[in-house]
Amino acid sequence: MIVEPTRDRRAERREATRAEILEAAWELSRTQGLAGLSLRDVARKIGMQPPSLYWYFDSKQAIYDAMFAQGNRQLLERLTGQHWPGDPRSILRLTARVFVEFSAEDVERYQLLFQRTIPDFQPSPESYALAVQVFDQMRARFAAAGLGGPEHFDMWTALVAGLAAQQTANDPGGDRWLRLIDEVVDMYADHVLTEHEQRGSR
Amino acid sequence: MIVEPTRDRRAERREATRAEILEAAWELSRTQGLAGLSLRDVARKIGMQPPSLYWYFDSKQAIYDAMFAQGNRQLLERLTGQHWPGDPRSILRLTARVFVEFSAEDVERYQLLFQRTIPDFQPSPESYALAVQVFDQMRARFAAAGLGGPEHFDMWTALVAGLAAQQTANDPGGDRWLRLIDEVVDMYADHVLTEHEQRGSR
DNA sequence: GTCTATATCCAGATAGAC
DNA sequence: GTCTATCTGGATATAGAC
Repeated sequence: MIVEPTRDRRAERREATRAEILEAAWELSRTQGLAGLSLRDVARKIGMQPPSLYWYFDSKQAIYDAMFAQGNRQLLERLTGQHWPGDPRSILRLTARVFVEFSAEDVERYQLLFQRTIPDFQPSPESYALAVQVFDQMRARFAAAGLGGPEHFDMWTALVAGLAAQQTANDPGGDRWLRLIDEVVDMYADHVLTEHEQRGSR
Repeated sequence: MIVEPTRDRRAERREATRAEILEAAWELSRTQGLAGLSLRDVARKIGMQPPSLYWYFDSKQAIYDAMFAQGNRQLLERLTGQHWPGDPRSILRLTARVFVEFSAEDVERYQLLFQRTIPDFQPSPESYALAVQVFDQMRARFAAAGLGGPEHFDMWTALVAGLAAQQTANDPGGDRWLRLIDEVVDMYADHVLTEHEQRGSR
């Protein structure tokens, strides 16, 4: 009688090697830049000859695509893994903190996910779907804070993107803009969360 | 008697050709990306053979550097050419508008000037000095609005950078974030410009 | 699965004639 | 000033042996 194997050891090993390739690709990207990544270097780093990579990935674009998917999955886990508070202000604070810290942790990952830094790169539909999930999560948190309205959400993304951009570009490894998260969020909350409209001098 | 020439026609012509090369480089960057720019294409576009470019620029990096300087000079002119209003809120509004519109006009210029998108590129000291001038102008406008404090300025740059980043990345050619400039600036002004501290529910 | 060998192409840059 | 010819080195990718 033929017994169905419960585990496919071959597939597991293949996945493990794929992961190894991606890890090497990330590390090299951090030193030579995302666009400067070369398959030669990736192969050498893990003790392979360059053509062998093609058994695991169809092309260089496919590697970028897998990295893109991986990054989005990481952020998604980060978002869903939080213990989300109940009050609006705390929700906004935490959302901003998760996003900006995630961006600051890894500049190359940030660039791959959120900036158009690689010529020709376009995520596959499957990977793009993950990016959409991330976006939807952000919007869901926003809605959970009792907020709505596309313009207010656009404002919100601009604030968070600005903090992340400045932190990654001008103080990588530091906390010069990370420190400002709560103040920016509170400013935004004061502006948009209160039912009674602002009565400034405008 | 030897007469000193008042104009150096040769130098003028050389400058004109240099400008032509830069213009071609900008145009090609817009179609194939900044990092994907090739000297072959630049040369062909202006009816030259690639090696001839080296009579005008020492290297490809030198071309990027000249583009970087040019972009900063353009922004500098834009900033100094404004009729600056007197009241703080209007100053902030105009500063933000100039910067974000300038960024949105030309995504590649924005990337070259404000994002680290080209591997290895580092501006020469002379070009970098122009970038510093731009920064100083921004800070001077900020000070002219009666504002100071490094943290408030960092917040300010994050707001402006965020609007520019979202506009260029997610709605190039449109005005989805341009429309939000005044509201964001007013929010910021409400937060930071009033002498009496905010008393929110934080 | 991993290798060697190779195809193909493109890049930036230099030498030197005219 | 601009050219042709060329150097040197890099890249991604494929063919096919083992």
